[in-house]
Parts: sequence; C-alpha cells; structure tokens
Amino acid sequence: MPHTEDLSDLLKQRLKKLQVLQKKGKTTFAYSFKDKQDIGSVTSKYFKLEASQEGEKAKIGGRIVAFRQHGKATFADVADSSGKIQLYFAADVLGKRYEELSELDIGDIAGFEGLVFKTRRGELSLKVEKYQLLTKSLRPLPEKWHGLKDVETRFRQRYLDLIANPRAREIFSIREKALRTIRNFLNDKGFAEVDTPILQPLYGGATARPFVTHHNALDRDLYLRIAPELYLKRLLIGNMEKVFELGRNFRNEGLSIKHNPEFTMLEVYQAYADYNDMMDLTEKLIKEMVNVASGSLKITYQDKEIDFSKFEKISMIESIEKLGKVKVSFDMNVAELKKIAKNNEIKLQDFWGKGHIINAIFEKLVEPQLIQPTFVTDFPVEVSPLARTNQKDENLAERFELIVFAREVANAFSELTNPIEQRKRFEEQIKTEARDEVPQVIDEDFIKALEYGMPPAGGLGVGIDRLLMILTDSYSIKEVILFPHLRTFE
RNA sequence: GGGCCAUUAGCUAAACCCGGCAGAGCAGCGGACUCUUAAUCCGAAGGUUACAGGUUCCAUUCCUGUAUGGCCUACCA
Repeated sequence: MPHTEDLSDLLKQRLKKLQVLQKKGKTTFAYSFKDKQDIGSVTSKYFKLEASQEGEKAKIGGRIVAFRQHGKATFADVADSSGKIQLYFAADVLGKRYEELSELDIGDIAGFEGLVFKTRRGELSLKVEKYQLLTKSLRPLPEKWHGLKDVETRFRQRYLDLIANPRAREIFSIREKALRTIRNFLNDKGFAEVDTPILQPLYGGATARPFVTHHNALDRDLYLRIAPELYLKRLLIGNMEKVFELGRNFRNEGLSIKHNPEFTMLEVYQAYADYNDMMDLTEKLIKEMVNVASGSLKITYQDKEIDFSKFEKISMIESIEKLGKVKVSFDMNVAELKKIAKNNEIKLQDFWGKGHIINAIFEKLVEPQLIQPTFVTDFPVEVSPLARTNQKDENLAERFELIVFAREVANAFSELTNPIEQRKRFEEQIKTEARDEVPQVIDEDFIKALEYGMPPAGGLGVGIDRLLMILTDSYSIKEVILFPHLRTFE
C-alpha cells in the first residue's frame, strides 16, 4: 500500500472505502469474470431495437466511466475494449443491492448481468439485475468532458490517455491494423517473417550511433541493432528467397518530432528482383495500408490533402533541376558543386565528394517540396554503400526513396551482391565517415557470406512510425508510439 | 548541445502584461430526485501556484537558478 502522508484526499477516501468493503468480505480484486460478452457485439446486435423495446439477457464487464444518479434510478456508462454501453440500475429491480451501489465508483472495473433494452430516449442500455465489483480503482480518472490534455501525462501514463481520449485509442487501433495489413500482404505474396538479432556484435546497415550494452558471461560489448539489413541479406545467401522483418531499430541520436531512439522498421528482401520490383511492391503495400487505415486513398495530413492513388516518379538529378531550379551533374567538378551548395546555404563536410554534395542539394532544395507520394530514383552511389551501381551510370545507384510530405517513408535498392565491391565500399565509407565516438569496423562475416554468393535481390525498408504519422494525421512521432521515450526521473 | 515557451486542486483551467485575501467547472464528499446521458438542484470541502533562491512592506505575478515537458534548431540515409 502506498504511503499515506503524501496521498491526495481522493486516494485516502478510496483506500478507506476499499478497507470497508474488504471487512464486509466483498471481492475487491476478483480472480476472473467468465463468459463476458464484448460490449461492441452487444451494441451491434441490438442497435436496431426500437425505443422502450427489450432484447435478451447479456453479461458484460468493463470500466465504469460515468454515473448519473436520480434517486431510485441510476445510470452509468461502462466501457471495454470493444465499445461503451449505458447501464440502468433501478431500485425496484435491484432491491437491497441498489442501496449498496455506492460500492462502485467511476474508474472501477465491474461485471454486469441483465436485460438489454432501449430507453424511452432510444439509448441502448443494460437493465442491471446483478453486478459485481471486479477491481477497485484507487485513483481518480481524468476529467470526463475535456479528457486528458497534459502532454507529459498522456505519454508517461499512456493508459490514462487510452482511457480518457478516444483519439488515442483510434490511433493505436490504426497502428494495429496497419501492422496486420503488412503481415497479411507479405504473407500472401510468399514472404516469410523472420527474427534476426537485436543484440549484434557489430552494427551496420545504416549510419547512426548505436546503443552499446554488455554481455556479462561472454564479457564483451554488444550493440542494439541500428538496422537488420546485413542479417536479412545473410538469409538470402542461405536460400531464403523472400523474407521480411518487422521490428525495432535503435539509434543513439537526438529526439525530435520525427525521431524516437527506438522505432519500428519493415525490411523486405526478395531474391531475383531489383529496385523496380521493390517500387511496385512498395506502391501496392502503401496503398493497401492507406486504404485500410482511412478507407480512402486520399487523406489529409496537417491540412494538406495527400493523394495516394498516384505515385510520382522522378530521378534525383532531374528533380533538382525541375524543382530545385539549379542544374547539377556528375560532369561538373567538385568546386562547381560546392559553389552551388554554398549559394544555397548548404553546410558541407570536408570529406564529401560529388555524390554527397548532390544529395545535400536535393535534401535542401527539393525534399521539402515533395508533398505528394513521390519515388525519387537514382541516388548517388556515394551515399548508397549497400546498393548496386546503376547499369547506365556508374555514379548512380539503383536506389529510390519514397517521399511523402517531405519525409522519407521508404528506401529501397537493388542490393549489391559483389563481395569485392562491397568491401571497397565499406573501406571507402570508413575512411571518409569515420566517427569519433564509436569505431566503424567492416563486418567481415558479412563479406564472407557474400563470397558464398548472394542472388540478385531487391531490398526495401519502410519507416513504420513515420508512415503512421501520416496515416493518423499526427504531428509528432510520440503520438503513434505507445510509450515514447521521455526522460525518467525519481 | 543552443534558443524560445510552459508548469496553478485528481483533471480542465482563470488571475500574471500593470505585484495587494488564488476565482471556477468536472470529479470527490453530504443532501433532494425512478428514463438520464457534459443529468439537474441545494450544501460543505479541496491550493506549499513545479522546486530553490532573490527583489519588495507585500510575489502565482518581477529577477536568477534547477527539474520536467513542448516547439524550433543541431546530430540522425
């Protein structure tokens, strides 16, 4: 039991009430409640009843969220995960048990049996014949009308957000549907869901700082994965032709409106396919997710209409000329490209070559303009260390990103399968991008695996949280993650 | 990491500019009421104004610091 001195009066009252009930031998924390019907199935079965008409008996349970007392009649609202229904307690039905109604409070979890009927005003209700406290609630719920608004409390005590705010429930229901859609979609197409290590002896597949942890028995450091990519490719080498992983990545970087240190990522790999196949797959998958989430391919995000019925396609260099209004090409020398970047207030790093500079120009001048779903293709090889070189231009990679509302939603490429070139790319990357904090090491075991032969393959990554932000019109990533990262304190 | 803003009762919030007894609604408590649904009506409560300092006769209000959160920015394919 919590210490009494720093408790609010409300909590003290409830604790006292609990003790009184327990002294009387009443159940205050029940073990179970069998044969409970979903409120949602009761309401959908009887919604057609006429006012004052009766249905059949039902047994329901849930959290009491409101009371309206009228002397010898009392109304209450009870909610479970499937819905909400009104309860009607009448003194002439309940007799002595009516007098004992005060053992129930708002917030309690309780079970009810009685006759389903519609009131004179047409509200579907349960005329309670038996009721039973299942769990006594000791703390007051947030306000019934305004709900819970304090952002910090909403995220720290998400359960209160879910109890009080219907919108929170909707968002996480959409999230659940979206995840199910991904699994069904890929299962139907013959992809196998796999689980690869989250604790990795080396990290790779992206550039980001990792979280470091320690295995005591082996006495060695391990990293929480920043991406599953290199393990999934090992599966392609192991003759698993179509695999996907839907899981958490961890990146030890700053927090923002679109960054949480752990986030959900979908990665899909298909042997004998290339980035054009992945583009096709991406478009179909995203369309299905949008449709499932909103029932339409046109949605509104932050007051802008986004139309998922058609996906634009443009190459990076083309987009810079068309939307960025500057001409860039790999025929220019580095000095010329740096000048363009400088003119547009783009910060450059010393080690950057043409590819990085062009990519930076794209991100600054073009990306913010890409609101409608757009595949941007043909990224510079220099910023695509795991992608295969474009057959027509060795400066470019067979890679695309799907941009929606200026955000990268998906990233895919024809996978680099040549172990000799892969080693070169890694070496290049380490030379130029060496980070001070954590050493970058080549994953020799991955190179070794490639040396056994990886089939040609297309790979795709989708940032699920960012996509869900768009699907649920959420401004912050915290809105779509059940327990977003917040500083903890005593 | 840097900048701006916020923190008042369990919840939603007023007063803060321009210093003078912190005012409500909901929830809770007592009472009336047998079809209400943000029920209604009557009554009595509930506050270390995030925390620690400072200025002042007087601080929720002005100043400084700390904590937490939000937004912007930086880092982050």
